[in-house]
Amino acid sequence: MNNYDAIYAAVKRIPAGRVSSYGRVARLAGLPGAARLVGYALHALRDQGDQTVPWWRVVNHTGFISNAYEAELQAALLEAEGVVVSPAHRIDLRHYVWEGVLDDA
DNA sequence: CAACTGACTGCCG
DNA sequence: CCGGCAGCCAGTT
Repeated sequence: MNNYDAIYAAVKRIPAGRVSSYGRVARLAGLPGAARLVGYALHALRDQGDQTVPWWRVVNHTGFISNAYEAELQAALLEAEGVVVSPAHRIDLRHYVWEGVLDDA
């Protein structure tokens, strides 16, 4: 089990219609402070063509889509799940952020 | 092996 | 929230 797997596992826990931040995912994955690594891991998914990880539910801590490659696609996928994305690719975290397992119940 | 870079974040103002 | 600065991990040069 390397760090990437832990990150992917954490991302898979994010419920549809919700979002989480890189830092939060890193923490859930047991890698506090490795926010950049999360972005790096998700970037790798692109090349690997892995469709099992909901990477589009991950945005930065301000609710902005920092995806440098498929920002438009990410915004579209989120809206498809019911998440409101502003024209500037921004999301209201107060309403959509997934705090963790406690947030499910 | 050192330096650079990137889908980031917290602290200060 | 915006801008600047340092810390963070892994892969490249």
